[in-house]
Amino acid sequence: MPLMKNSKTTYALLGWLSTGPMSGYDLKRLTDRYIGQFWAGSFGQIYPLLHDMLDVGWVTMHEERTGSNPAKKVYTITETGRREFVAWFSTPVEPDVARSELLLRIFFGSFAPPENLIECLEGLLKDSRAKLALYESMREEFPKQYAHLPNLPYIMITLDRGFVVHQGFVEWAERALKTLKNIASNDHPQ
Amino acid sequence: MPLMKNSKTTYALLGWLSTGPMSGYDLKRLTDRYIGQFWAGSFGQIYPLLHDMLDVGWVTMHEERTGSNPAKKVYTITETGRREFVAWFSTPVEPDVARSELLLRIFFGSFAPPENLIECLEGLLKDSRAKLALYESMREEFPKQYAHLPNLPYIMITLDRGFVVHQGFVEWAERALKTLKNIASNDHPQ
DNA sequence: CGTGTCATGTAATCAGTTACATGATTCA
DNA sequence: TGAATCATGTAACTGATTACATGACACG
Repeated sequence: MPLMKNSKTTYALLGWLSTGPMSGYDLKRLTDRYIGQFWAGSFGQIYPLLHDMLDVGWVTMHEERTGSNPAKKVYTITETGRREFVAWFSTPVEPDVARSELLLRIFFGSFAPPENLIECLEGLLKDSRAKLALYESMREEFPKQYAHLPNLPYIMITLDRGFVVHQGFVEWAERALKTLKNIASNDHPQ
Repeated sequence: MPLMKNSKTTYALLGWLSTGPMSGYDLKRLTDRYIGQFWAGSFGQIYPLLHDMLDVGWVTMHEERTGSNPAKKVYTITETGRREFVAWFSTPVEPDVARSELLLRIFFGSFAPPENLIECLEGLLKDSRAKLALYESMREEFPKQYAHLPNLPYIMITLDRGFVVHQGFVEWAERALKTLKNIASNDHPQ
C-alpha cells in the first residue's frame, strides 16, 4: 500500500470531505473562505493530494458530467479516510512557527530611519483594526446565522482566536508606535 | 553582476553584520538565541547565503587561523551591503503568514473526541504560560542589564510582542478549554 | 576516552507557490 | 465580445530543513 505525503493539508481536505462529497474546486473555495486565516491550500497542492488520497483509499471519486467540460470530479471520504482523520487528532500537534519580517525589521531598526518602521506599522495597524472589527461582528452574527450547525462552538473558538490575535496586535502596535515616534522626534529636534 | 536570492534571511545576516564582523557559526548562534522566536536560519541556509553575498559584494571575508581547523571565516559588511540593508526597510513588508495546525484541528473538532483537543490545548497553554513569564521577566531585566545598548528600545518592542502574543494565547486558550470541557461533559453525562 | 562545542560545508529532500495550459459557461 | 467564474491539471521553481561528512579542541 502506498504512503501518503506528509502534508497536514491532507487533513484539511479530509475535514471538509467529512461534511459531504465535493470536488477539488469546492475544497479550494471552502478552504480560502473559511479557514484561510490559518490554513492555505493552492490548486497545485490540492489536486495532487486528492490523487494520492485516491491511490491510498482514503477517498473514492466519481465524475459528474453536467454537460460542461472538464467533468466535475466529486470525492467521497471512505471509512479508512474517516479513521485516518480521527487518528490525526490524537497525534502531537505541530506548534505554530511564526516568521515575522516585521519583527525582524524592528529588531534591527536602529540601522534605518524610524520613519520607515512607523509607516510599516501604521499600515499593518490599520489592517489589523479592520480585521478586529470583522471578527467582532462575526462573533455576534455567527451564533444567530448558524445556530443550527452542530459544530458552531468549534467555529466560535476559531473566530475568538482571530479576535484575540488582532486585539493583541493592535495593543502592541500602538505602544510600539509611541516609542518609535518618540525616537523619531529626538532624531530631528524642532 | 549576479543577483541575490530572494530570501529575507539575507537581511537578518546583514543586520547582525552591521554590529560587527563575524563568522557563519556566530550568525547562527546569535540568530537562534536572540531572534529565534520570529526568525529561523539553518546552517544549510546561512552558509550558502554568505557565499552569495560575497559574490555580490555585500560582504568581504577573511580567514582567521587560530591553529584550529577549519579556519574561521570572518565576514565583514561592505558599504554596498549597508546600502542594501537600509534600502530593505523602505520596501513593502511581507505580512506574517500564520499556519496553525491547532486551529485546523479545532475547526474540524466536532469529528473527534473533545478530550484530544483538551489535551493538546492544555499542553500548549502550559508552554505559553511559561513563555509569558519569561517575557515578563525579560521586560524587567533587559532595561537594567542592557541599559548601554543604543538599540535597546527596538529590542524592547520585540520583547513586548512576545509578551502580548502569549498573553493573547493564554487568554484565548482558557476560554476555549472552558467550552471544550463543557462539550465533553455533555457527551458523557454523569 | 568519549561527549560537547566549535566550525564549515554539500546533497537530498520537502512542502508549497506560481505560472502555465485548456476549455466551457455565464453575464454585462 | 470580452471578462469572470467554473473546472482540472502539470511543470518549474523556491525557500528551507535535514542529514550527512569532516575534523580539531576542551572538559570531565
